Amino acid sequence: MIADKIYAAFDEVSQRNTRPRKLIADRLIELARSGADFTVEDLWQELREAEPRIGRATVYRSVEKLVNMGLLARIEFADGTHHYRVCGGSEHHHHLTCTQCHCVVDINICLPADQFATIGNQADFVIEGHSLTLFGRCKNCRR
Amino acid sequence: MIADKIYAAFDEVSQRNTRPRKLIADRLIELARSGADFTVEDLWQELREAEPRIGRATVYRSVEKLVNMGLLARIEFADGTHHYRVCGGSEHHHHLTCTQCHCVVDINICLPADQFATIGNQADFVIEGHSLTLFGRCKNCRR
DNA sequence: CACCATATGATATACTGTATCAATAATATA
DNA sequence: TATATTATTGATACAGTATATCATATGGTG
Repeated sequence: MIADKIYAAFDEVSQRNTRPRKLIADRLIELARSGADFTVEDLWQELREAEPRIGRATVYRSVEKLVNMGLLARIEFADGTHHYRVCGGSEHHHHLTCTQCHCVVDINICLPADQFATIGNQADFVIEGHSLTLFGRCKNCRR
Repeated sequence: MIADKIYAAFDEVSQRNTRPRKLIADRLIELARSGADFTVEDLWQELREAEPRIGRATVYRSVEKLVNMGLLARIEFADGTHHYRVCGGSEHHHHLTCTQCHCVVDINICLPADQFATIGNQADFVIEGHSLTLFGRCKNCRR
């Protein structure tokens, strides 16, 4: 369950179970269900409706932590903006984004693991990760 | 020759052959030779040494145009910063970046074309492009 | 050389994210 | 339950990157 993972992630990176974090976790659980993507600013605005006193920095801090833990994926759009999406529950995948409406679809292609190893050897790098994003136009946006 | 491509690109997107553009083109040709990557701010500072009056906006405008024309590649680092690199002369490739020193290496792996087609059909997207970046630590940065 | 529109450069502004730090509130302890 | 401790918060300031505005400069044309 994604909800448990989110709560567990907060437990792991922090000592105290605070109200702002509960609000953030709960909102992220909703977002995980709907599969929607969001910007940190979006998330902050939504949270303020429930709790006007919640701080921007708090939201940024939490998102950063969850990205580092692999629960949220940062998705770069072709125009440089970036959105987030709850992805920690699913297995390894990448994203296809619409350059027009910014919708996001999960895709299940990736390079075979041995290719990463080969490249790592050739370049004398230790490969730590990768990002693959396809972009195009979705059904609705091509009229 | 990359130099011709850069001049041609400026010709195509503009009507006038101005001094700032000549400076930018010439600097980019040098950068293409050395294979170095750069930020727009880097580029601006370098250009100011030759021509202190050159404007920041001009440099940004030119870089944006060349990115759109595919002559410059925008490289996103894991930490969110981004650099540019003259890549229009080479064939299709991607990048491997060091998370520590921010050096960049070209890599020649990619997904097979039919995979893109399949994904496009499945999701009902017209795929327009993709970005693949590996990140890791280079030889020097792992001690 | 004079005209005119493109392109420029100075500046202001927007946007995104981080740093600082006093105040708050979650936990531990008595 | 009251109190102490300190992680966490929120307000604010700040930094960095990029874009918008617009008067001015300048390349190209006749």
